[in-house]
Amino acid sequence: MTDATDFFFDAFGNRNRFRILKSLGNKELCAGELQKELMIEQTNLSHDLKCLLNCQFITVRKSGRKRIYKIKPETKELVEEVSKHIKKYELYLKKCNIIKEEENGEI
Amino acid sequence: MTDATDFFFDAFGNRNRFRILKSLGNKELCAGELQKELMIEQTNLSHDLKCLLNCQFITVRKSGRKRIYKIKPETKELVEEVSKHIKKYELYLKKCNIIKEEENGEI
DNA sequence: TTTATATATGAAAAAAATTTCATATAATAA
DNA sequence: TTATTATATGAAATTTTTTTCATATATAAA
Repeated sequence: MTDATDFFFDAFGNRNRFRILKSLGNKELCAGELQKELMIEQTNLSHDLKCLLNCQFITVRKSGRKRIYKIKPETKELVEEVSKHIKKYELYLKKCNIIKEEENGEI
Repeated sequence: MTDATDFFFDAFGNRNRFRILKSLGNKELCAGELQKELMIEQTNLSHDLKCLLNCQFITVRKSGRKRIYKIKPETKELVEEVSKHIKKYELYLKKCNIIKEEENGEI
């Protein structure tokens, strides 16, 4: 059973794609700029951007040989809500020792 | 690099856990009731609940041999925001043919 | 019209998440 | 006590997602 919820989380619920959305919150950026800013490998970034585009979180336009990405206003709002929540609950979230417990150092 | 964002999405960004949070939006429920309502297999549900608990999205209390789960008000708000967004963009999201393209029937 | 730059694509490899399964525990009832 | 119900745990199997890699395309510059 696949519904919109799955697509939403597939696109949205990922660290790098969320970072991309946050970066695009302030300003339009082309792929190369995102790459430098976020230190994501070129092909990964390209895959992530495609995913975000397909789920309509962002839009693109061409300019010379660059492709300039822009976040949609609705996406921006949602990203801000979620960011606020994460910030507020940071300490609790970091205490989660179920998932990624080794990395979190709490066995 | 693991930060609060990862923990947030690990717990929140999953279909079944999101369904659990939605069910708990209306009323407190024990594990058995959630199981019936959502048709999630017992051990899976238990793992999911543990994950949600650890990331502080929900709370539990004991009552006899049952464990009654309750969503936190802040989580509820966020779930509502996200639900609204998913509903609004449902058609776009369903058109996403990058992820899960076979299941979506659009090759 | 070749070369360089910016970005995209697709398949295979690797990593991570989810599911399954066998079993454990805790509380109540018989 | 022993049995039963409700739920949790941990490890192995499976599935899904992410990353890597090799290559393609499109635009502009030389």
